[in-house]
Parts: sequence; C-alpha cells; structure tokens
Amino acid sequence: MTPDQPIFRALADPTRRDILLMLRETDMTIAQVAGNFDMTRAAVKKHLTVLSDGGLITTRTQGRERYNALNPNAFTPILDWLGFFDAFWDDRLSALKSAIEKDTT
Amino acid sequence: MTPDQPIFRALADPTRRDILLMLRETDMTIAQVAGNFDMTRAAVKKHLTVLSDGGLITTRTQGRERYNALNPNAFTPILDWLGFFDAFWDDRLSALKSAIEKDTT
DNA sequence: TTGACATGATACCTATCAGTATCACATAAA
DNA sequence: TTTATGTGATACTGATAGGTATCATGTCAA
Repeated sequence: MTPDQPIFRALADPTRRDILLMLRETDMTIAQVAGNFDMTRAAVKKHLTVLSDGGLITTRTQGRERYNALNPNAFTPILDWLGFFDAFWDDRLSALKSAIEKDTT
Repeated sequence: MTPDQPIFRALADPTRRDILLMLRETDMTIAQVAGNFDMTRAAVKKHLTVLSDGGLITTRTQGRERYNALNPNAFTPILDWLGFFDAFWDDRLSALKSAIEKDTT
C-alpha cells in the first residue's frame, strides 16, 4: 500500500475537509469542533483520528482537554504527488506551443 | 455537497491514482489499462468512470475503441482548495519569523 | 452477413465507512 | 470525596465502495 493512502483517504470526506478549514483559524478541542456539526462527538472524534492518521493534524493534551491543530507540513505529500505530473504539463505546454508556432508560420 | 467531492473521491483510491500516473505517458484504452492490473475490465471501467466524474480524465471514441486521456486541467480544483490554506502558512511563517527576530534581538 | 473483438451495463457479494448509542476513564471544581 | 465535564473506546447499523460474473451493444474484418 502506498504511504500516501492515509492522507488521500483523510481528504476524501467533506466533513474532514471542513474540519481542516476550521483549524486554520485556531486550534480546537473535540467538543468545539463537534459544536460546528450536526453529529455526535464520537463521530467527530473518528474523523479527527483519520485526519491524525493522515498526518494532517497534531494533538496536544492540556489538562482534561485535547486540542487539535493543523499540521504546518500537512499537504507536503499531496504536493509531492502532484509533482509527478509536472512533466506531463510540460509536454502539454510544449505541444501547445508547437501547435501555435506551426499555425503562425 | 461540495463540488470538490467527486475529485477528492476519485483520488482516494490507489488504483485510480496509479491509472492517472500511467496516463501521463500515453492515452490508453480500457483494455490497455486493465492489462496493467490484476482485476477485470469491468472493475477498471468503474474506476475510469469515477475518474471521469471527477474531471480527471477525458475520453474519446475511436472506432470500437475508447481512449482515456489525462485532463490537462485535472488538478486545478485541488490546487484551488489547497490555496485556502495559504493564509495559514503565511501566519505560520510570520510567527516563525517573529520568533526568530525576537530571538536575535 | 457472419464472427471476432472492444466496450457498456447490470445484478450480486463482501468489506469498509460514516454515524449512533453506550460505557469507561481521567481531570477540574464544589 | 463527590460531582460534573471532557475525552477514549467499543459494539452495532445502514449505506456505499470495490470487485466479479454475466449479458447486451456496437464495430471491424472476412
């Protein structure tokens, strides 16, 4: 199994993507995150676990509360994967460029 | 439902990501794609449908064959979504910068 | 036209996933 | 200590996803 699987899986759910957007502003406890959704705390906890497995968030315990924070390097694996297609884009650009040049000569 | 859902869902499966990597090199028929996997053509066809729904590939019929091609603008929605976090990175960078400056003054 | 090939489409099975309900544990406050 | 709050963990359910088997459709070649 590719090591990228956990992060792609984590991003596949709209609720989890919304959670990530929320965490841009401020770190949040599970209860705070759950307060923004119409679902139980247990369900939100599961989503947070998946996000953690994907390396997208980190958690820190503070007393009896547990804060979830966006990982600054969260999307590096995604960007690396997208990088595999750089050559493809270059080829397309080259082809387009050739076509234009052929058209104008 | 967010309009991004189809593309994130399409990228969530490792087989589909592998298909996209294959299509960088050359356009391929279903049979050609299926030849690279240990599963039936029907299963591959389903994956290609999901990829198409996500706007990641385009198809063209040529006689009785049907070629699948990587969409040049495939990842635009992903990059746009990642852009939502630009401010977050900036904040982190600002914080880091401040910390360093505070440390060196 | 006939037969072979490439694909489309559907029913079906199994595994996984999102969500709930529930209970247990740990910590802060009275 | 007692009570309330915040969280962790598990069993369970309904829905969806990945995969196979199978049949129908369309196209090329003889």
